[in-house]
Amino acid sequence: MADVAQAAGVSHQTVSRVLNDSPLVRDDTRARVQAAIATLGYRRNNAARQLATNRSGRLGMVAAHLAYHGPSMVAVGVVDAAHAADYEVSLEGLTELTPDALERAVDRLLGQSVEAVVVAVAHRAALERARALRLPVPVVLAQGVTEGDRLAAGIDQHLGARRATEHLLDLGHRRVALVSGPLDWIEAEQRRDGWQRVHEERGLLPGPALPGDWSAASGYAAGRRLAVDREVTAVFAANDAMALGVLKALHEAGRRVPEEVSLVGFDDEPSAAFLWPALTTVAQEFSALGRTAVDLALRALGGEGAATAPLVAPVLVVRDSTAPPSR
Amino acid sequence: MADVAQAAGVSHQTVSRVLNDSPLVRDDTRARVQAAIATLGYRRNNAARQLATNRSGRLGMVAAHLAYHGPSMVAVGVVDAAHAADYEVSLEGLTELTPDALERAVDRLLGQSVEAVVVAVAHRAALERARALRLPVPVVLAQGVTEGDRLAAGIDQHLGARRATEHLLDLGHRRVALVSGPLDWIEAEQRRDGWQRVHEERGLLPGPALPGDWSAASGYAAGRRLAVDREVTAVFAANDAMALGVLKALHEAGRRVPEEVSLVGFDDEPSAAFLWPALTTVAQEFSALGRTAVDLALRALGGEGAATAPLVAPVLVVRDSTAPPSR
DNA sequence: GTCCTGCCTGTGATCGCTCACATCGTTCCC
DNA sequence: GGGAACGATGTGAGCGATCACAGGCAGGAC
Repeated sequence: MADVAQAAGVSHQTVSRVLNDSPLVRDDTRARVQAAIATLGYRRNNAARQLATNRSGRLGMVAAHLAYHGPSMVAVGVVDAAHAADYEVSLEGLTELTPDALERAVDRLLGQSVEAVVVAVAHRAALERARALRLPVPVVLAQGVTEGDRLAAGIDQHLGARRATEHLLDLGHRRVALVSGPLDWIEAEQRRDGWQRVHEERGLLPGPALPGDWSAASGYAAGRRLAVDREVTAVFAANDAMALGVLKALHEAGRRVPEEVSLVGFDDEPSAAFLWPALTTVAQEFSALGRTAVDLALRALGGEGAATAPLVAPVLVVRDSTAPPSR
Repeated sequence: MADVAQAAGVSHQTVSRVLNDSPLVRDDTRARVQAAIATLGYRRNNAARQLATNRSGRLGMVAAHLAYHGPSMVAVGVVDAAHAADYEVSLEGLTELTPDALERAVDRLLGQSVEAVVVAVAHRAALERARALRLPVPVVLAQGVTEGDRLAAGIDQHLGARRATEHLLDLGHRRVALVSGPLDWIEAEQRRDGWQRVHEERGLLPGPALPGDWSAASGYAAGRRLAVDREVTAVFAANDAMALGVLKALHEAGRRVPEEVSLVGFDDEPSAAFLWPALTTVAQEFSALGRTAVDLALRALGGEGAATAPLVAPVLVVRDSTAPPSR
């Protein structure tokens, strides 16, 4: 920086002002400094800047299951929003889902002096630990939240499950079977609750419920069991990957979709429209969720305190895997 | 740090030594310092450390199409390997694939003072720009490389395509149709070349070749055109997503897989085993690739110069979507 | 007893930037 | 025309770590 100052014939402070877009610099001075910066190929040292300002310009994000569609799209939204606000993002993927792993991840982020942390983990135990975290920086939750939570952004899972279930019942099915996610995940529970509630409201008995673990393999296992039950005419799988597994099991058992069995997924992964038949599913705006989370974090940093964001409503996308029952 | 030093009754330098695992500290002194650190909840300031050492402990990674399976798995491998070596990773996802976008991403990483950059972009123009990059830090290529490239890790795409094509021809098919990736991607080209070469070696004319763009939608479009041609009995899709689209088109046209048409994909995405029928495909060890890339980067930083890593051989996974031709 | 050698510990400068404050010209107003 | 007000620039301290170097205190050799 001293070199630039000398080349431009100004003081180091003026260079600093130019770098920080201060209005207190005459236009010709600014031009001279910028020219010097360009010819010298100067680039400001971030460590020194951080040391002096005590701000890192960095947000942290902790996400589970980054290999899955949903979480990775949330991450994309977070990164985009952060960049737009001149922040960088450090992403910590959780490979195992213990509270300990969560704490290690947060620790790692703190070691990078992040100014705020976005936690996108819907596993109950881990999330409770996250809630209990007393960090020196704001923590924004971006999954497994409920309406009215402070510093939390979320999608209304309960509503999404209602939409899916109502769609099937409205088509004339008497009840809907469920392939749930692991119930120690809050979102799995919320989706199951929505499914159950609709049945209750209509005075119906909810169909068989089988547990899955989000994976296609678990959906396949559940599908094999559902396929042998002729009573089952409608299935709601709590995510698209499990729906894929169910679909395969139904095909193998010779049960036609949607003629004999209707199927709804959840997430609207890119592949959903290209399954055979194209999968009716519930679309969530993951990247919007990420943006909202960053927005909340930045507002908290701006001293606005713990703000609240409304839950986003997911949208049912009707494709070819659902139809009225045959009789 | 001064507080810790005072609490432990030592100088700031001794605290620093403890923090850096220097052997030049007596055990009881070390214990005293560590106790002080624990009670005060002290955590060392990274910015100051970076400023003094002139090392950031951070690697950068540029990846295209992070939403896809392959690239995101490579990223996982990079992050794991980096963490194991006490490095943090900054990940830049490219949304558009222009050389300009690449340069912006690299610039952003440099702004975070990364010590090395891993570039996982196989788009020809962008990659050439990456090769031409004269950065003050080592650049490791992790896609679109060829045998013998310096500072490059890769999977042998040509070989993978050969395996897929040979499998189909060995089953008795007279020729294999291709749904390629966009040919300005090096890997798309390499896969096409492998497919073509096998035909040449056997004196066969390569089947119809249709262009795709990696997406399921493009696979579907290609599949519709292939489905009407009764001559086509075997299809090689250059990735699993396009294979999914082809599969849907074939189903819709009433052409049975594998009885009438055999299909092979590429990548072995988690869902591949749960398509109907389960997809024969080529598995790549993406995360190993990421680890190798980091290894090369760290060796370059260690002053070993530009090392070479052998191309990894992908593996054909035979499932249910391939069979001998019916007649 | 002296000196040397080896461990362990302390001292002060330094990294590159921003912050608070001082300074120097202008302009503008009464 | 004097002084207030303001705009543009410069000066020096300080952020919190590490590095190079300078001791101090043992034990062993002579």
